[in-house]
Amino acid sequence: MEKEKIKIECCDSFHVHEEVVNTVTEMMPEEEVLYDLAELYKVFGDSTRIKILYVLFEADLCVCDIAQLLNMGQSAISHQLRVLKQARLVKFRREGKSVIYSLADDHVRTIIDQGMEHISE
Amino acid sequence: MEKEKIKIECCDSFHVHEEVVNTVTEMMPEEEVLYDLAELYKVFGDSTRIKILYVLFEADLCVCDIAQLLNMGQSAISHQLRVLKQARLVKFRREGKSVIYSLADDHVRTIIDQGMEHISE
DNA sequence: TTATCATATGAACAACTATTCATATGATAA
DNA sequence: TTATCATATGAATAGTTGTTCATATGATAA
Repeated sequence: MEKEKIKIECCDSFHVHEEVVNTVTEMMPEEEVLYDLAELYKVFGDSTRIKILYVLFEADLCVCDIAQLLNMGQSAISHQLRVLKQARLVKFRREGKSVIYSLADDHVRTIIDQGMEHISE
Repeated sequence: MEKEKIKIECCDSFHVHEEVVNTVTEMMPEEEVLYDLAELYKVFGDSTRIKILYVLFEADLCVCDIAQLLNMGQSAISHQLRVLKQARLVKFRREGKSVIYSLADDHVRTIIDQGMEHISE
């Protein structure tokens, strides 16, 4: 029950007060949540996936259409769509012989817009 | 001057209309911007860096304090702070023998909050 | 100036990632 | 059912990334 004590002694003195240590340990999300969060951002951390998302901003498209638009191989796109799917950033439906991909929700747009805002400052 | 024509022929038929192709090519940011955007998200795509940002939400701290709080080596933290610095997500000031790091602006918080919202759905 | 101490940096290594190629899957249309 | 076609998957490979260890840097205090 007793909270594990964290001894902060560095820089030849105590820079971090116990108060800060407590606040930090309280505010810090669970290790697992932090890991999941990093995993989500990793998905955005590839320009091919960013491009796919941008393309899907404009229209719902099948795999080979995306591949053509981005001038990339079908397999590469399929692999990346899997990553986006696992992160619940895109969803899909079957239409005839094709599988049509579309954006899962508005978070995608918000997150990308925020990033855009940051880099264009 | 004439826009390069993109021939979309796949899935044994034309799924993508010329209209969509035009919209997509117009809306899609420059290759370089897309690259920079991906680079930014890569920075968020590591749980150590996420932790550092969370710690800095609570207080401005020197390198070794962060290392102690996260129970990691000084060098590892220093390397990661460099990445965060390059992405303009943190800033720093010297205080005595120490270098104190702090958050650069509010985008950091907004971006992390958006991500949190997405994963906790 | 010189010694000290916090931080930064470079090299090395292990772990991970994106793409390609080849092929499997599975739904559709005949 | 069977052939076809779009998509998915697996293995292989090249490139990238995070941490550690050892050491360099550079500001401070004496």
